[in-house]
Amino acid sequence: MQDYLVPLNEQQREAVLHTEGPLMIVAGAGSGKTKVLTTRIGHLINLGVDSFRILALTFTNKAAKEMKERIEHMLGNNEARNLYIGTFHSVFSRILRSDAEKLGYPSNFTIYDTDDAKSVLKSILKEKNLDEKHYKVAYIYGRISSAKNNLMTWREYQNDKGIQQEDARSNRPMIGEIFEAYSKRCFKNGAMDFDDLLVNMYILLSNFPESLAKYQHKFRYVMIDEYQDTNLAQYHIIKLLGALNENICVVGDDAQSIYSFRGATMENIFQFQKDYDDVRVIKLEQNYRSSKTILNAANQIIANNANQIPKELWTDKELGDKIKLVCTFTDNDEGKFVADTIIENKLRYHHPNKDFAILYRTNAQSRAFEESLRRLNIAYKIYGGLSFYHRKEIKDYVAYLRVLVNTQDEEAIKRIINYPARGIGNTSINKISLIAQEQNKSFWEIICQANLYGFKGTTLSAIENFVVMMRNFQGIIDKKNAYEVASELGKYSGMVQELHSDKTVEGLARYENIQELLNSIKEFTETPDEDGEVIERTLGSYLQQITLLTDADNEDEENSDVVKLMTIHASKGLEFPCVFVVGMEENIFPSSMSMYDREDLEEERRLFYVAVTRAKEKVWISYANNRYRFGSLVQNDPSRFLDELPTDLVDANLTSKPKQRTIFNKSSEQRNEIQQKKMPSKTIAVEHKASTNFVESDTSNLEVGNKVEHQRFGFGNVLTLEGPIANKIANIDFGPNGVKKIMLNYAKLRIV
DNA sequence: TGCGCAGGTGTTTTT
DNA sequence: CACCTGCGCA
Repeated sequence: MQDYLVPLNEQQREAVLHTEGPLMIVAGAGSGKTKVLTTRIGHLINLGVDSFRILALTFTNKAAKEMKERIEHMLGNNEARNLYIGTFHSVFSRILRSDAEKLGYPSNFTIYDTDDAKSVLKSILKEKNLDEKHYKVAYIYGRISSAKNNLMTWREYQNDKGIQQEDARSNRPMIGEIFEAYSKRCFKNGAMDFDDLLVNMYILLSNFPESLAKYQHKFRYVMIDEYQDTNLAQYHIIKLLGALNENICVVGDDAQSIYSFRGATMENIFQFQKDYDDVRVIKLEQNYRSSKTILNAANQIIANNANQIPKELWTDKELGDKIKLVCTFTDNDEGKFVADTIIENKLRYHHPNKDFAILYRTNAQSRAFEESLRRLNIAYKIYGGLSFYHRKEIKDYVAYLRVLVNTQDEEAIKRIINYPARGIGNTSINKISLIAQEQNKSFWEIICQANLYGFKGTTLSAIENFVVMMRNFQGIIDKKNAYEVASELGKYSGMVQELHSDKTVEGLARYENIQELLNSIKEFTETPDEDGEVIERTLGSYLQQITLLTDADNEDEENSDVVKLMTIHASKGLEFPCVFVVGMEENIFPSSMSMYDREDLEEERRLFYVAVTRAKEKVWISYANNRYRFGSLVQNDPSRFLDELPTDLVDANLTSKPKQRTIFNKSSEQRNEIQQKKMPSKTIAVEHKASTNFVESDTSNLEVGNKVEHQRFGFGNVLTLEGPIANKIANIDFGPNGVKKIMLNYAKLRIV
């Protein structure tokens, strides 16, 4: 037996050795999925399969990179470099780049990220005179995106009875028309959005038999990671690619399907088994990551879902510590608790910072933890959130580069034509846009001949200067490398000067970001081509690459010793010795957007499952009674998921402050009482209308027995006062709205 | 055209 | 709270 097969268990080995024919690996959390995939690829190469003919698709660049590195390590030579391993989006963009002309796109097409796409939609709404408050950009983008993920064209969208009814019912009958305009505009701009990369890949394979044949022959073995996250477009592409050889191996875990909002459907898992006569299904059920306690708790959580493939995850690890459940008074206390606990565990058990992860449902929750960690001088890093390439100054700079590469890119021109300010304001921009529409020409063509379209005086010369400047840069694009072009661009456009003159802290940071951008361009242009698939080191290929990059893909600085903060979504695929799952409250987790639908709720539960199964040794779960949201204090019930935790695996007595209660201290009867009391506050609270003479009173001398008015809760009686003078808390009986704890420092009260 | 200010509005999750 | 938009003024 080969060395690399030895460390595998029976099922893992079986998966590696099953190289021919369709294979589905159902891989539970922590069951060695990546190990199997990489060993399998290494094994194929070892069997003599040409490494150029293996394709592996992942969802993140990080996963792709890790796979590549591990295979390289296993093989000990350069063969791994020839493998086609990448994200769906990056691999398809590479393929589309070489075949773009077939679809009528320029080969240096621009990739629009979500921001770009939304700004195109905004322009269209303006042109069509639609009310942006009713036709919300995010909503429209979502409609269009999910249509595309289901391989639906704008024409099909307009002709689909069901969809038209839906849009009519929501009183947005124009979406089909917007979809059409949006598609045409992107095409005219020589641009594809994220979804187009999938749609166009599908079109290429289904409409051009010679392309289909080419890639079917090229990719003799196809592997798909995180198969549960694929959508319909991806499903069809995979099916087409694999139809000739049927050597398709998909790896997934239905219990970790958490991207349905992006069109992912578990149906693909079931369909895969129906599509081929001889599908082999292998389940990996031994977990190598978590303690028994953690794994058992996770199993119990997921058992509450009706919709799942039956499997039993087990481990031979120790029982380990109980899960700790903690309730704090406010979100800031929650932050303090986490930071304190990290210090304590560092001291007592010698955990380094990097052993800890703080996982939350939404990015907005990170702030309380940032503050508390900073206060205790604990090094941390936030993953996700605003990625480097989404910062304004970077997008501005990149927009210049985009225009140089593709003058059709109207969005990019609009972004920079007046940045730095050079006297071409919104009025002129809109005018140019309109003329371009009417003349059926590109924005760029119009400004090249601005004198023909009624522009005069200072505006005309400003436009002409801009065109001349951009033409000059285009002139040097072939003579100098991408880095030189980019740095001269910064100098002569006035951008660098503009940023340099801003001496505020933020301004300085922006300036540094630009330097970092230039460095990354330099690095890209100077990296020699790898053997095999030649990646052009041009500005165009650089731009395509960065749009598909996310924060998670940045150099991970594996060794940097920092506490990691991220959303649970971003944590998928990762593991940490110690995990804090925070903000376990109704409306947050489960999200208020996903509470009223069984499917949505089950996805939230899978998300909770993902969070808990990230941990190897220790898990803390916390929630706060009071939390700032939208600037005001709100109260949420403890998450319903907490009730699903097995009590014998949880230590719920731990509290960060003396006065907390935990739901486990209450009898079920009391628990019902709490719920009943709290329920109405959600509905009635908004119904109270503050009196017209509502003026915030000075509450520093508030006394028990005072009558007060609260803007949302209405009129109430002060029952008790507690806490230090600097942070007094009043218990106030708001009658039908129940008794509330009100922090006088924050709440606005009128003493009646 | 550009700047400052008031007012309104919104937060799931991401390639 | 924090961002964005629209409006009025120089």
